[in-house]
Amino acid sequence: MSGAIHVDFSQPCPIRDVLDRIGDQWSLLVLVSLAPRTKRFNELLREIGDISKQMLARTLRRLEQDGFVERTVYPEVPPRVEYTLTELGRSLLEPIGGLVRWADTHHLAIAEARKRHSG
Amino acid sequence: MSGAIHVDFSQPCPIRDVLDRIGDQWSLLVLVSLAPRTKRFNELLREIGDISKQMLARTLRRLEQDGFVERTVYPEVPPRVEYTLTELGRSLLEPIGGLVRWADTHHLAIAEARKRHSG
DNA sequence: ATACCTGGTCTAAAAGATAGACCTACCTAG
DNA sequence: CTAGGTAGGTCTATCTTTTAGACCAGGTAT
Repeated sequence: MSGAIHVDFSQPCPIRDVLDRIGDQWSLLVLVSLAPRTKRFNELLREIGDISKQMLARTLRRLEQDGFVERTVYPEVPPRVEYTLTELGRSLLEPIGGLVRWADTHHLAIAEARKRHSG
Repeated sequence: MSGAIHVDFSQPCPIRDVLDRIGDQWSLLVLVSLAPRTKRFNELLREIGDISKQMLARTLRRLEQDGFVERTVYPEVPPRVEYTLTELGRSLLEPIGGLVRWADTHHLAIAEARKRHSG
């Protein structure tokens, strides 16, 4: 299952392309945050906590453009806007889940490595 | 399986912590680049292509501190420095592999979503 | 002597992120 | 009528991060 990852960086590389999009400070966090259910802008803002409005807006717009998230506006007063994962977005949750499980399993080892280096 | 990812962002969160480290512009790329074999500084620089020396140095230093990568200096002239994945680093390749496979499978869908949005 | 090699570091300037004020649009309390 | 609140943003001024590119050691090849 073979750990043989092999990526040719020199070509116009789909993996580079995808990683550049989701591998930023916030995208994965927003995706994970939307995993359990549809949420509203300020709800995401509060839940993630240390993201700025602007970055959340920008991140959501890009996720929408890339087809990960769907944005629905309800013309009510006060306005309501809901963000939901698309099928594509949900499909990404599986590999992300692997990453999350890995993080959960190994964060102690990382903490120790850091301690070794700072001590 | 079940895509039930559930992360509590309000706590000192190991997933947040780990994602903040590997979820930057370059770390995953360096890790993937080191997957097939040990490499030297300038080799990584050339292979990744659009990373600056400084960012590569900084990324490698952080990956080393977190225990993903081992740095070996050979006191030759000209100097030689080799970077290898540790066991921890190699263990991370598995979930990353899931991500890479996902990217390979779905990059067309993303390209189409982008086209829909720009058109 | 001169130019060149590696694996970096340093600095100045460009790019990106943040906080916080502000905006639309309507509703309610006084 | 005025003041204040709510939701979802945008705008701007400031701060941080990233970049390009010069520079360094200390040897080797020309």
